[in-house]
Amino acid sequence: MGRPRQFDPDTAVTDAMEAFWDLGYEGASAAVLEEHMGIGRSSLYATFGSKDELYAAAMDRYLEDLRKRVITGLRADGPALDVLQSFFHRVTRRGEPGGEPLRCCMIVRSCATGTTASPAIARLVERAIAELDDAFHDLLLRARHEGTLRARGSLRGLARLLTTTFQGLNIAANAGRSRRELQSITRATLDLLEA
Amino acid sequence: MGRPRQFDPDTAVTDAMEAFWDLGYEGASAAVLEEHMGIGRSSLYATFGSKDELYAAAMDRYLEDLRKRVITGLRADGPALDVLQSFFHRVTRRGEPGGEPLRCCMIVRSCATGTTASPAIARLVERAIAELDDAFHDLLLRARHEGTLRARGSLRGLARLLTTTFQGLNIAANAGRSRRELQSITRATLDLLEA
DNA sequence: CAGTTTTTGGAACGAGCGGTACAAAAAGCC
DNA sequence: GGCTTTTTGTACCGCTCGTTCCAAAAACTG
Repeated sequence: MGRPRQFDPDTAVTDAMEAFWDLGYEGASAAVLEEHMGIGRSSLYATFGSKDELYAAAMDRYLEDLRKRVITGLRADGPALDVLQSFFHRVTRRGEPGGEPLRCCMIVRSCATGTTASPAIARLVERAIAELDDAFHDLLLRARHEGTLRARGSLRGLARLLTTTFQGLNIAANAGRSRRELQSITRATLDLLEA
Repeated sequence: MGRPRQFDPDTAVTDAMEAFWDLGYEGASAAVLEEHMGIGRSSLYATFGSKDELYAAAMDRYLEDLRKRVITGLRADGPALDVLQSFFHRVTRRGEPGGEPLRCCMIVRSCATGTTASPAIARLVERAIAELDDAFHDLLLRARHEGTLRARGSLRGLARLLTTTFQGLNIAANAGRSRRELQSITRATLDLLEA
């Protein structure tokens, strides 16, 4: 009963995510969020409570999308290491004209700025990282079954290394590395993995 | 002539660096910087011009220190891969009681938050990264001469991968990974590199 | 249509931000 | 020891921050 909302909270969260992703937690001020979400301040606070809670919701959305993107990317058909190569290759192409924009992964940014000091965010991030580990681990298992993987030592450790490389690549791209350098990094990664 | 400064600008920059390192660019407010540097606001602005310029000076100091730490770390005596192992191992021990505190590398934080949008900072960071690449490259050359390295493909690419892993490890540590996980990552790295 | 309930826009809040103005204090100069 | 030059402490500037308040508007309920 009463007046119904004039906007869709779900798309509002998506819009907020875009703002936080582009501008970071501090950069996305209340005024900026109003603008991006297309709603007034009252609606914002009435619906989401506080900036922190909105950020948590936006982060949750981001991680959900990331999960989908990564999992579908790594479950693609074909030889496992080819799949991995094209997955990393896609990352190195961010920022090219007409492609995905180059912006820092929200996980990386959150860890770097210590937003993870908040227990709620820390929990979300830790879970997402564990799932990244799992996705890489599945792919490594595939590669091992194919016999294309030089696997010595723990596959789980290797999977964690790939997660680390994935996030490191993100930093590298945002550090102004050229496409050539970025691709030399993914090339080196695959050279090491091949049997 | 005139009244001499009551403080040493050099140590003041170091103090500022500590503040920026701990709290980030935005977190280190003028009041905080006053406190950490032990000087008043007038002195701060008269000496350093603006917060941006002070940040640039602090970053420069940070990178100089980092350079020294990394280069002396990677030039240590002994088998090259052992040196690399203990270098990474040291990173994974940050945050242990009584040791180095766990705080995000200023390069990583700067890239993640886009402080590198400022050309002055970007230049500093790019140069520092190139020097990290070189330091790893030197170590890889050593390993190759020893015959302990499984080197296929470009050594420069491999060196860049190590820089990337170094920064990725930093993210991983700040993401709340356990010491066990962190060490499994360095273990995996060395397993891949060994001939 | 009257009454209740909820949302909405906009003004306003106190606090903190980076930066400046200014006068008092301190040291060098002759 | 006066005079100049520089630094220092403090108060203050305009602005933006996240958040709250409140009255008007809108839609559901009987």
